[in-house]
Order: sequence, then C-alpha cells, then structure tokens
Amino acid sequence: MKEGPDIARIAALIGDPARANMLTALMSGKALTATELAAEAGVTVQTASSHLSKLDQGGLLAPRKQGRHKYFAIANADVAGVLEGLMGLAAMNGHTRTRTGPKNAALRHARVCYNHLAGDMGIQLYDAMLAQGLLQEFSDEPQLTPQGAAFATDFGIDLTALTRAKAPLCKACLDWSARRTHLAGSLGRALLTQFENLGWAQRDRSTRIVTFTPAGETAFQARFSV
Amino acid sequence: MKEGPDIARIAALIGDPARANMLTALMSGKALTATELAAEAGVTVQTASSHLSKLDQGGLLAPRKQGRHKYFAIANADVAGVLEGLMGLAAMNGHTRTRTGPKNAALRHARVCYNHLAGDMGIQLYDAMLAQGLLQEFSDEPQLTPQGAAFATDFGIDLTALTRAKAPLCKACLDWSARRTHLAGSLGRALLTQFENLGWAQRDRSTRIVTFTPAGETAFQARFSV
DNA sequence: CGAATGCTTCGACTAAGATCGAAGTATGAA
DNA sequence: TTCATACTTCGATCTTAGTCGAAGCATTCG
Repeated sequence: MKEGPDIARIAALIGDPARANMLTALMSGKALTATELAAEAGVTVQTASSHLSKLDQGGLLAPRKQGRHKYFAIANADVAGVLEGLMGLAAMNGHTRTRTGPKNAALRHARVCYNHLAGDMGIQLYDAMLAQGLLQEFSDEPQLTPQGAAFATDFGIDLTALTRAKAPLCKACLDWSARRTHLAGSLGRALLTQFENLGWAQRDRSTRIVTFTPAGETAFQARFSV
Repeated sequence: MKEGPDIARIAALIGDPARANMLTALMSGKALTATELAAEAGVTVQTASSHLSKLDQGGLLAPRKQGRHKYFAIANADVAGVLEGLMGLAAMNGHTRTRTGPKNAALRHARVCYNHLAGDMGIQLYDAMLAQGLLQEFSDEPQLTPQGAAFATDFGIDLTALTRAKAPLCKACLDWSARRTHLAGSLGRALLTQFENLGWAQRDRSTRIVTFTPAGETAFQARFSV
C-alpha cells in the first residue's frame, strides 16, 4: 500500500527459520545441493525444494544445474552483506540460538564468512596487518599500504588480477561473535585461499569451520603476531 | 536447531508488511508516534502497538516517551544500514510496489535516506564533489580531501565536531532507485541539515520527500554542477 | 532398457500470528 | 474531578504459509 521497494517480501523470505538456516549454511561461500540444504535446515527435500525455489525467485540465490544435481549459492555480495548485517543485529540483541559446545568454540576461533577468514583468527589477522603497517584505516574502511602490497605479492597473491576485478580489494567486515572488525574484500578472500594452498588450513565442507594444522597455526602466529 | 545468530527472528520482524511500512517511514530519520505509524502502515492503533512492541523488543527501534506520546525511531545506524541493504536487494529484483505518479517522481528526484540526501540530487551532489576534487574514492569508499575539508568549513559545517564523534565522516550509500552511489555518513547528514538551514530545501514530515525551493535549486545547481 | 538417485509438483493438514473490537491504564486539559 | 487523548492488553477470529506423503520428471549408471 506504500511507495518504495518491497522490503517486506524479501525480509519475509529470510525470515523463515528453515530458509534462514539454508542461507546461513551458504554463507560459507560454497555451493550446496538441495538435499544437503534440506539436511542443514532440518526439513524434508520436498519442503526444501519449495523454499529454494522461492529464494531463487527472490533473487537471493544463484542456482546452477550440474547433471542431476542442482547447486545453490548466495547470489551476490550484496545479498551476503545484508545477511552479515542481520547476523550482526541478531548477535547485538542477544538473539543467538546458543548451543555452546566444542562446535561453537571452533566456530568462534576460525570460520569462513562468505569466503574470507573470520573469528578470533580473522580478527588477529586484521589487527596484525594494521599494527605492521600493511593496512591503514581511512574513515573505518581499510586500505592497503605500499608495504602491504609488497607483502601480498611476496605472499604469493596476484594483486594485479585482484585490482582488475570490479570488487573492492579491502573491505571491513564486522564479526557477529566478537563485534570486531576483520578483513573482507577480494584480498581477504585471496588470503584465505592462500592459507589453504600453503597447507596451513582447511575449510570444513558444511560447518564453515576453518581448521588450522599445528604447523599452519605456528606459521600464522609467526607471520601475523601483534 | 543450528548454531549462529538467530537471523530468522529479526528478518521475520522486518518481513511483515505492516512492520516494514513502519520501518520504511522511520527511515526518514524522524521520530514518529504510534498513531502516525499506524496510519502509515494502514492498520489500527491496537495492531500497530503490538507490532511496535515487537520491533522494540527485537532491538530495531528506540522508543522515547514524552508526555502521553511515545515516539519511535530507528535504533541505530546498523539497523538503518540493513534496511537500506534490503531496499537495494528489493529494487534490484524489481520487487517494487510500483505506484508511479508525481509522488514517486518527487521521491526519485530528492529524498531523505536516513538523514542524508538521496535520489537524483543526492547522486549529483556526490558526482560533483568527486569531479571537483572534494571527495576521492579509496576502494569504493569516499574520503574527504583537503580541498573538501576547506569547502565544508566554508559551507558552514563544523568538521571538528563531526570528526570527534565515533560515526564515520564519509560513507558510500547505494541508491535503490537508481543503483548509484551517494554520500552518507555524518558529513552527508550535515550537508542536508545545512541545505535546510540555508533555506534551500525542506523535508516533508512523513513522505521522505525533500523539496527544494526554486532559489535553492539554482544555488545547488550553481555550486554542485558536474 | 530398467533401476536408482536427485529434484519438483500436488494436495491436504496444521499451526503460527496478524487483525480488530472492547475494555483497561496513563497523561494532560478544563 | 471529569473529560479527552494516547497508548496497551485481552480475547476471538481468520488468513497465510510451512510441512510432509505420494506421485511425477529428469538424469545417470549398470
């Protein structure tokens, strides 16, 4: 009955528990199949299928058919941003479905947040890069310094390829578990990939947890100490 | 049933049409009473009261009692950011409750987006400040240049007071009607206030429309031409 | 070609919650 | 005090949409 974009429709889309669980699972950045997402949300495949088609129609998901599988992923960075924002709001107001346990502790320690590293280690990475002068904050947004660029190249990251893309290189992302800033953007993404390539860490398929090997943990600590 | 913040609860909060209308109305930055919001949403006061208490409990609103009135406002910038993000998503997918008409045209031309200027004129302001070297973009986030600081002071804005506050001075905000960037942050806010103080423009109480006087329009065009 | 797997459609059931009338509380004015 | 205004609470009704069983396509494999 009013003017303006129909914010209610897509908010309601995210507002269903089953759909929210699916979206949260997809925030790992990985594409998942309908059956996997059904398990993730705790519903049957029929129900999941109905939900997924609605999310797709709402433009929140980008489905991709591959043989008899259908993979779903978050549609774009805008959607991911809104979801992270909602997580922040929910965390701020204590509306967390607290299930404290080892799983949750691992999540708080190191996890994937739409393709970049979050959790305690994500925060440490960000703080260390600031302290070492690799990053600098301009009005709350991080900016890569010349030293930072040299470091990135030395670390095996192709900066020219990243800057060619339209996505911003550095972006601040607010962590919902600790309410602290960590590094997003294409550089944050490239760093996590590089951690994996170096054998320092490994992403878990569906839980968003990032597991560092003992050697990887020490190498990380040596390189990114505050 | 899952770990993580309960994103569904607050998304569902925004997802009800009546509540979404209230929130959209409050995006003007002005505080409104329960009765005004009831009219805005097209429901009775009883219903509105129920909705408002839920929004309050969810931490999305900041109510303030004043005599026998109760004023509601958006709780904080985080909430406003999520709402703008949702508007962007909705607009992107064509989920607009299109009611094209003079009212909508005025909205597209100049409107308030959580206290700063948006619409065509907001975009023009941003582009002109970039072209004149008052702003510069670092990784998609605007930054005030020394010339920009001089201009702001000359324009009657107390920059030292703004920088003292914790809120970022400059921030990019994506317009949902045109998908273009305009200036948010405390500077964007101060500029709109200054436009009002100079008698260039006037905000409408409930529609978010910003009306420029003929003199104000020409003064604006003279100062902020690309 | 079956057989098996992954996903979608259909239809019926159910539960959550939005809505409003009516009555109740609080503040301000006469 | 009495009336009026602003808001909240209660209770009943009713619509919406989430859910799953069953059946139907589509794709791959033996």
